[in-house]
Amino acid sequence: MSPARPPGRRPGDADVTRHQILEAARATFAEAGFERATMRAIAGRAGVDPALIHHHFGAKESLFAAAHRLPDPRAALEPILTGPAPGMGERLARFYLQLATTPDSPVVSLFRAAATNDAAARMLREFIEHGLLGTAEDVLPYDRPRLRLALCATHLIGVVFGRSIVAVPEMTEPDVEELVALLAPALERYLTEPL
Amino acid sequence: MSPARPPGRRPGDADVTRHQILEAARATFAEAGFERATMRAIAGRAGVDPALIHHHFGAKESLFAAAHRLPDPRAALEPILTGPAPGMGERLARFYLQLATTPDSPVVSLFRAAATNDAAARMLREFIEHGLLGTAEDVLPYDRPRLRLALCATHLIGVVFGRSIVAVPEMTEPDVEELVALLAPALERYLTEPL
DNA sequence: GTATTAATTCAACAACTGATGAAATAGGAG
DNA sequence: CTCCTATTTCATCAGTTGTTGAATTAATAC
Repeated sequence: MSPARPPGRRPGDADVTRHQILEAARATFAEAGFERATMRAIAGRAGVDPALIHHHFGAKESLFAAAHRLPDPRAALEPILTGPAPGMGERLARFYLQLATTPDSPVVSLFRAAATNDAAARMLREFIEHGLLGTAEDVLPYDRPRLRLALCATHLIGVVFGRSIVAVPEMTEPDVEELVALLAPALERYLTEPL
Repeated sequence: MSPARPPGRRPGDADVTRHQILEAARATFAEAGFERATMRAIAGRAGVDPALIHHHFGAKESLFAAAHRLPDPRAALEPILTGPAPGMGERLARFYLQLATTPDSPVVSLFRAAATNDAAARMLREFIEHGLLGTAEDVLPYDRPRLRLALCATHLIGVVFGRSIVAVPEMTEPDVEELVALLAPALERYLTEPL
């Protein structure tokens, strides 16, 4: 079946292997969720022994955390929320949907895992609270900025849930730009108009 | 530990036991999701041997299906969508949030399970497509009724995801009526205004 | 009252899971 | 060249999981 590599350190760069493991982990977690993504499946996909994953990343939860270390969204979010109010909803929807509708998106992976794994839910909560809502608090020039962005975020999360996880046809058929056009007005009202 | 009941049929009504099993299954699935809700945990909660569950309901997936046989939402949804346009968003939000924010809500349970289990995702998709969007198609007197309600549904799904699964403070702190007030305008525009 | 059927537990299996410790090999420092 | 360290596989463990077949008891039909 598998080529049955010999034991012992491989020639060449070692960082390549770590990278392959993380990529295999992301893909497998995204497809299967936390519990059904087995260490053996990830190892097989990376062409590596399961014990090696444990050696590099520790327990399964640490691997998940390492594979989902998302970048701070501040840099991307700031121009969206400080730019002109007309178009703000559109910019936000496009940014998020492009990020979340790529195949094996780590965003979808996080949603899947957060649904059943407490550690993943905690990760996602921290990311939303600090990464997203914290940025809104700092740069969005309207009252109750955290609540405003939270309303947008839940809406967008639901759309991606319906599109990528439940696969409701009304959400899978339109392409990203059509969805952006449908969602933008509601998001923009949440962000800029009186609540 | 457990009282260690004797083997053999118990005296009294037998339907009570089936009911207890279904209730324990719903609660356990809601808390833990499909994979982490073990047959043994459900059985323990129902005060019953795991083999009895299998005897009554067959495999784990059939148990899940039996425990989540949702009622047809048509009766509840029709007055919401045929009533006066002012207040439609409010009625929809209130109906759904009351249903989905009760402890051990089967709605949340379905979301959790759908995130990692294909059969559950299929169940949820069928429920949305036929139960929800089918009703909208029949009774909502505006163009593209399925898409309109789908946009509302994804928004509400996201809110419940943020509130009951991820536990974002901005969504857990307000009570149901405060959330209704925040969401109603956006929902009503989706339902009744030009898209 | 007897025979059949349904409900229930017990014991156990086979498969799979995450994890560990030891052995083998390569890279790098002196 | 030699020694130490980092990387990698192997073999395996201990625990858990869904599921099954046999045994035991109550309800029900005749």
